[in-house]
Amino acid sequence: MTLQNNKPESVGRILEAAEILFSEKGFEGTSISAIAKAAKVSKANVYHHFESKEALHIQVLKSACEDFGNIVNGLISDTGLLEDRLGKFAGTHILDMERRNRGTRLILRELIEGDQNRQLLFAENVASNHFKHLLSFIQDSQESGDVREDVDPAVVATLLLGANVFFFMAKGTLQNLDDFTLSDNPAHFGHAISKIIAHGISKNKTE
Amino acid sequence: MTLQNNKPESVGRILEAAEILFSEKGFEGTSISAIAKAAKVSKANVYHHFESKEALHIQVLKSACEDFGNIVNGLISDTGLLEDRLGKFAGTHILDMERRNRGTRLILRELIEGDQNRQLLFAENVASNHFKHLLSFIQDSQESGDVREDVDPAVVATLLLGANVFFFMAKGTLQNLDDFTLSDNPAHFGHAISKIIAHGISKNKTE
DNA sequence: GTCTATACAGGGATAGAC
DNA sequence: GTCTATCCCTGTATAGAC
Repeated sequence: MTLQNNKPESVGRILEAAEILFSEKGFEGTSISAIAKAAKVSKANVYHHFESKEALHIQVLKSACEDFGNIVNGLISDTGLLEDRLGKFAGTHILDMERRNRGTRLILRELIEGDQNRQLLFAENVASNHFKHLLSFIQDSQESGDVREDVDPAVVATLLLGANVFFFMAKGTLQNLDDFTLSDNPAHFGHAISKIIAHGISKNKTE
Repeated sequence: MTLQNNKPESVGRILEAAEILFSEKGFEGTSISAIAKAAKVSKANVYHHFESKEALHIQVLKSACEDFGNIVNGLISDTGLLEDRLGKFAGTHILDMERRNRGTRLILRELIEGDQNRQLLFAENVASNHFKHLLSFIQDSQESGDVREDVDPAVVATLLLGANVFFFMAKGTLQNLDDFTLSDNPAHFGHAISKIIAHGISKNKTE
C-alpha cells in the first residue's frame, strides 16, 4: 500500500467503495454518485480528493496490482517433486485470486478492455512478477535436468497461469456444466492441472 | 444466423456497428447514438428495430454464440496420435477465436460481467458445445486406453480451452514480456500446449 | 475537508411528420 | 421505415458557502 496515513478516513472509504463498484460493474458502469453514496460522502468530496473519475480508477487499479504483485515471493518451495512444487504454486495462485477477488476482477477487466498503454502497465507490474517467477523456476528445472529441453518455459507458464485465470473467471459458467464437479474447489483444480503439466514436461518418468 | 431476409438493409448495418462497438467498448461504454452514427441511421431508427439497448445487445450476443457454437463439429480428426488430434483441435480453436475476434471478445466480456442468468445462457450455448465435444473425445480416449484413467476429463478440457482463451485475451499483455516470443503465433501456441498436455495425460510413453 | 447547488453535456427513449 | 425534434434523467465536473 502506498497510502499515506495523514489522509482523512473518507479517502479510504472512497477507495474501497470504488474498488467494489469498479470490479462489479466496470469503469463505465460505475458512476461517481454511486461511489460517493457507498462511501457516505458527497460527490464533490470525491472530486476534492481525486482529480477525475479516471484518476480514481487508476489509483484503485494500482493498489490491486501492488497487492497482487507482492504475494508471489516464496510461492515455489525449494525441494520436493516437480509435480508438488508446481502444485503448490498453482494452488496458492488460484486461492490468492479468490482471496483478492475484487482486485483480480479489476485486473481481468483491464486485460480485455485496456488499451496498449494500460496493458504495458500490467505487463510490468503484475505479469512480470508472476510470470517471470514461474518462468525462472521452469528454466532452472530444465538446467537441473528435471524438465525436458524441448519445451518452451514461457508456454508452460502461460498454460498454468492461463488455466488458473480461466478457471477463476469462468467458474460461474463452468458450474452449469454437469460434467464439471470441481467448480467449487479451486485449489483442487490447481493441483490437478499441475499434475498433468508436470507429467507433460518431465524428463523422468515418475509415474 | 437467424436473420430473416425480409428485413431492411439498415438492420444489418445496425447489428454490425453494434457488434463492433460493444466488443470494443463494452455495453456501458457504447451509446445508441454512437451505434446509429456508425450504422448511418438515426437513433430513432435503432429504436424502431430494437426494443431497447439491452435487446440489441442480446441479439448481437446470440449471433456471436451461434457463430461460435457451429464451428466445433468435425474439429477432432478420427485418426492419428493423441498429440496431433489434440493439437489440431487447439490450433483450430485458437484461430477461430482470432477469426471471430469481435464475437470472442463479446463473449469474454460476458464471462466476467454477466450475471448468473447470462452465464447460464453461455453455458448452454457455447460452453456445452466446445466443452462437451472435447470432453467426450478425452473420455473416448480413456476407454480406448490412450489416456490414463486417473485424469479428470473435465480438468483436461478446462486446461486446454482455458489456456487458449487466456492466450487470446492476454496476448496484448504477453507481447510486452521479453521471454514470450509466441504472442504473434496463436496456432503455434495451441500446438505447443497440446503437446505438453498429450504427454501429461497419455498412458503410453510415446516420446 | 465537507457540503449544497448548479452547469452543461450526453445518455436512453418517445412523438409525430413524412 | 426513416427522419427531426424533444423529453427527462443522469453523467462528470465545478463554484462557492461553511
